[in-house]
Amino acid sequence: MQTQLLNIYDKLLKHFGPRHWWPAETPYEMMVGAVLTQAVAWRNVEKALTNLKNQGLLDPDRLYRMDTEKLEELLKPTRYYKMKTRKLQELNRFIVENYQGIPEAMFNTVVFNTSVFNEELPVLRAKLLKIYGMGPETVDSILLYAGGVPIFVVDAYTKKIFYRLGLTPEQITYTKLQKFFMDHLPGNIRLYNEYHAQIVALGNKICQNVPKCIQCPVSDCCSYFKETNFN
DNA sequence: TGCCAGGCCGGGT
DNA sequence: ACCCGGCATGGC
Repeated sequence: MQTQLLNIYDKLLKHFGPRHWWPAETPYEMMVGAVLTQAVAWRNVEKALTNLKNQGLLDPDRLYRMDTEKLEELLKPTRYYKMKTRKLQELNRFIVENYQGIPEAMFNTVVFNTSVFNEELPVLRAKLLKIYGMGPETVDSILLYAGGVPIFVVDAYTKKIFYRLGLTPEQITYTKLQKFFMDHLPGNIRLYNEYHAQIVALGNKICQNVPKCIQCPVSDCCSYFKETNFN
């Protein structure tokens, strides 16, 4: 299975090239993006991030003092913008009130000496999951892409694609699918980083528009796609 | 035109 | 443990 997963990864990487994820200049921008991108196309998130940058609000302390209604206006392009505003505010509050507004400080306690991270990691993950609007994908994205923690990020594309490849059940929980990857892949930050980025690249290409699925780098995926008349 | 994006919450069974 | 409606913009 490990060979198969790495083979798929190699095909994707060769086809799409390195994705250079996460597309953010700072860990804080990354975290903000992770919240804003929930169930919305990234191009919409970019608009909101630009709005925040223009207002100098990609700063925990500045955002902390920002008026809610004005923030909602800036986040409108991200669809469910009122909920997104609250989610961002609550994540930001967590950082400001617990880590002096220094996002990187969150990870100080989970820093590992070699490839082993200590028991503080699940503690931090649980704390993040308790924050309003922080679900497993958002939290794991933050841990991997902002914190450099080797944890595999699962999303809707992962579920669809690996089901179509015949490797996982159609109905599978986030936790189980994550375990599937982490059980069969080496715990390597760079691999987890790039693999998820590649899955999204493939998902963006084939998961919405079946007729365009012509030169899918994972051939089995394409054939399965057509046979099942998915979507 | 209509369809649907890189989820998550809360209330139901 | 699942299931499902609600959230509510903008691009193709």
